[in-house]
Amino acid sequence: MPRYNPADIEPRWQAYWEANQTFATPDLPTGKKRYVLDMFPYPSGDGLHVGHPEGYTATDIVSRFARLRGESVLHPMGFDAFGLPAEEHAIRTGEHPRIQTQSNIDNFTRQLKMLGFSYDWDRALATTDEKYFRWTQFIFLVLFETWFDTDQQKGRPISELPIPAEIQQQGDVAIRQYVDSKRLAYLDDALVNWCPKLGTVLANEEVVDGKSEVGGHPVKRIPLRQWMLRITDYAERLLEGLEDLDWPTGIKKLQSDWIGRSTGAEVDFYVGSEDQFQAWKSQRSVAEFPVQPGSDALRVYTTRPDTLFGATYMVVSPEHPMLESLTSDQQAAAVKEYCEKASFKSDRERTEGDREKTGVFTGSHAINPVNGKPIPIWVADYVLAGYGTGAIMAVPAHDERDFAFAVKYELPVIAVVDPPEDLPNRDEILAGKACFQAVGQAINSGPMNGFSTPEVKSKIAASLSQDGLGTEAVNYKLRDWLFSRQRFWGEPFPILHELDSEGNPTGAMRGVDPSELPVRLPELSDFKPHGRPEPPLAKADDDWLYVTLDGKRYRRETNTMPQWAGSCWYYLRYIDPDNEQALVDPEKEQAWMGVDLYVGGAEHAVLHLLYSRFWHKVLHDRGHVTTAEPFLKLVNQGMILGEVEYSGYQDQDGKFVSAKLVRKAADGGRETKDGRQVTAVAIADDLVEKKGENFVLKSDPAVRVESRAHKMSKSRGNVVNPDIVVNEYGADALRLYEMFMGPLEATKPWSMAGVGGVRNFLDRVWRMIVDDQQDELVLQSALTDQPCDEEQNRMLHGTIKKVTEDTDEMSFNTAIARMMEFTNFFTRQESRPIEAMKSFLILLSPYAPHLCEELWKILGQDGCIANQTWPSYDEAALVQASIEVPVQFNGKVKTKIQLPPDAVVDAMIEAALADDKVKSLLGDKTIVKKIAVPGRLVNLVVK
RNA sequence: GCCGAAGUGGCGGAAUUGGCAGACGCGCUGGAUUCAAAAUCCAGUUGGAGCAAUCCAGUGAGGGUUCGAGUCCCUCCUUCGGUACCA
Repeated sequence: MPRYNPADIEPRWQAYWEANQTFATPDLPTGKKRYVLDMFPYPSGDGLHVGHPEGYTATDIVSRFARLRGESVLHPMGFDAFGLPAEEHAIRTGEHPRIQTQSNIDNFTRQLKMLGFSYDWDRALATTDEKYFRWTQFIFLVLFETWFDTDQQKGRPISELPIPAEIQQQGDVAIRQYVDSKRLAYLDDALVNWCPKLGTVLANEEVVDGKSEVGGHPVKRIPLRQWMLRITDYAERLLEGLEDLDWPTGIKKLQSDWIGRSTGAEVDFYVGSEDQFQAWKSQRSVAEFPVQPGSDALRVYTTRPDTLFGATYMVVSPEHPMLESLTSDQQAAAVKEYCEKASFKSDRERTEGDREKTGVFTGSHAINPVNGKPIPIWVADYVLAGYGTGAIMAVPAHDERDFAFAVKYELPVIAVVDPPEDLPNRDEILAGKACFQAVGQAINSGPMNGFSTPEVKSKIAASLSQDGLGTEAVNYKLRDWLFSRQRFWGEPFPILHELDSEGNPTGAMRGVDPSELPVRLPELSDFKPHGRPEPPLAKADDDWLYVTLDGKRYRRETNTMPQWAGSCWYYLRYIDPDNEQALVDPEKEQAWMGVDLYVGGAEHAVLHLLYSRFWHKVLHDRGHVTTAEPFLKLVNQGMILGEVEYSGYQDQDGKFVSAKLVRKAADGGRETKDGRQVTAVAIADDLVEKKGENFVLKSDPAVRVESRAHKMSKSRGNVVNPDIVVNEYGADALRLYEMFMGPLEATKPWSMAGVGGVRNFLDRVWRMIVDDQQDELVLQSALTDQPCDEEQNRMLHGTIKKVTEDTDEMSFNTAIARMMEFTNFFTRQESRPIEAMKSFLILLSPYAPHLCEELWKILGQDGCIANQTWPSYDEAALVQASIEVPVQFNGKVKTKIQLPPDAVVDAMIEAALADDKVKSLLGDKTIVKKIAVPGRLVNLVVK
């Protein structure tokens, strides 16, 4: 009768924790604090997926473990609730997105509570809450009111921006434009995907192959005035800040590659006639390198100024401002046509496919500043407008892209770096028939010949700088952040655009007064697109859209913020979720920040983490937070795949084809190596057997089948629903299984049988304490008040030690394995000391909290196990009188001897040599060397 | 192409960081219990040879360093993930 029944136990303890506020977090920590954070979910209509509880269980264990060790723990949860699916639903049904969003949040909350996570639910928030996005809007205003001081490397109030005298002289409009151009949040034209047929602007992921995902209508890229955030100003700080973070090195590298710092030089090439070159050069040499190159020079950025002598042509991007003036009349038509074609290509098209390089000669030449030689200027879309100066000097001998282009258009290739002599294709390189991108010795480089690449770099940089022709420069791949979306379901911008008496925008704008926040979303009768290339908020009534302030009329900004906005700072709001005076109280912020552990999926490795860090640094500069970095330690949980599946391939006649003969087809499907199409079919486990390295059909071992776990997806039908797992095995079993599968960071396949295995363990724990043979709830008669004997004590303290260390290191799978060993051991014991059982339950309680609470109560203990103290272990209890030590001959184990654990090297060797087995194995061989590692082994090198 | 991670029994995975390879769990085999089954308990389970004691091989492949390598170094193969002309 008294079987372990999670369906009864779990809801009861969840209700208990809630009623008793067991996990309520104090406003300020007492003693050591720990902030343990999950990446909050987007509450989709599908509900929780078994991937979610993986990270959540890990952080829950860490939180419960820390509480048991007396720390103050902040462990909150919330919802990243703005997003496209809810808006699409609203467009279809006319129902306000808030309604579906709320019901999804309710469902997520129910599922999360069902798993027994120890969140402080009073701190829960959703980014869609007005009292939350009020502060998201506030932070936007901070960005709007801040400029970046490059000298101080710091964001400062816009009121402190120095206005250059020449701007001052031009009057108020010029000053206003200057100020607006320096804000961290600024307006700029950016391309959007406009679909005239749908009458709406589409997100990049809604566009497939240049057509709308819905309906397959053509999509045009048109420029729209949009908000940008000047994250590039913070590139250097974002890069430097990575160093001290306890993050996986892979993630740090991804971020640092994304920021993409490179160092090199900017160099000006004269674009006038050859006979004017010397005059231009001498004019340049008397002044410093100018901020702007002027109309007679083309400025390039290069990381290899040492190859300047090998520049045989130049390329400007199709969007380059000087292109028109560089284009000759003869080439005008061709250039115009080329640029038009390039403008129609989306970013994808420009980068996808074989990337055959294309370009057109502009008709003009520039003069290489180091040797005075004229070289042709081309326009080509392999040069990007947004990077460096949007123009390059092409050195085909030492750059793969330039080389490919030069080969195609038969431009000269001059080697200026001599590769190491042992390089197999050195002769080809020197002859200009191959490309070499590494370093070597300069050749064909006039006065630089013979010097090494680094030497030439610094020499050329110095001489260019001296002559006012170039300067050292740093560039970043990171681009400014396009921060507006043409969507309804997002945070409105707290910005007003001034209108003139005709109702036209004057270009002036102001932020909404912070005391007037939030700017709520307008009420709309429906959410259908209005058909203009403008955001949906433009559909709002005039009441919402127009504002009169101080006698001036304004129109509200109608773009909304992207989903990133709400997730950029939610970790701060958990600290002080109800504060109406500030986004977070400074005292509380100082006490709880930074986040001591942040767990989430690697898909957010770059953008979310980078954006958050950027906002945090701005808030730090402007005095809203005290910490320089938000997330001190980061862990990425691995993906959970579906159950392992076997699949075979059948040709069109239904005959099986060995997987060995199948390859990926160009269209993404599968085909045989001779090009016949095949289809994958699922094969039942019992029709398959292992043969050598692979699995084959039992009925035809010549047919190899694939054995693989796939990503969970609706279309594949292999999604595991946590509701069903909890229903069948219990929440504790689900939690435990997710942790027992393998290391947290690893990608691993789901196995329902594995869940059964850990459930079996929980049953054993139950039966170790409760006698389930009886009709009534009775303790096992083996339980005793006696203390542990020596062996039991060693098992107990060994388990405390292992579980403490492994939990601390988040090596949950091995901690669980040890607790299984404990249970196996004590189940065999005729006498089970209650003290040992109690300590064990505390160890297990972060992992399987409901079961442990119940058993704690059954053992007659007062209160709740969550409020107990983590046991400590006694090192002395771990010592054994005698240990088994292997004796190796030449590194191979031959026998084992018993030794005291503290035996020293000499004693170990002596004991090994005295052993009968060793003597007989030794025979007449001679011992060359004797090695002993105390407590571990003896190794004899024999001949 | 480039970057990153990983390859260990039938399967998921352990291995105090250079020291007994396969902990723990699943699965499988045998046994106990049962009228029978479920459940439970006990034993076994890397492969090969042998009645056996035992011996040989073995951590993707090949080489190297070392008394000793799953672990370190070099070359290669495979899988997964990310990324895309950033001069």
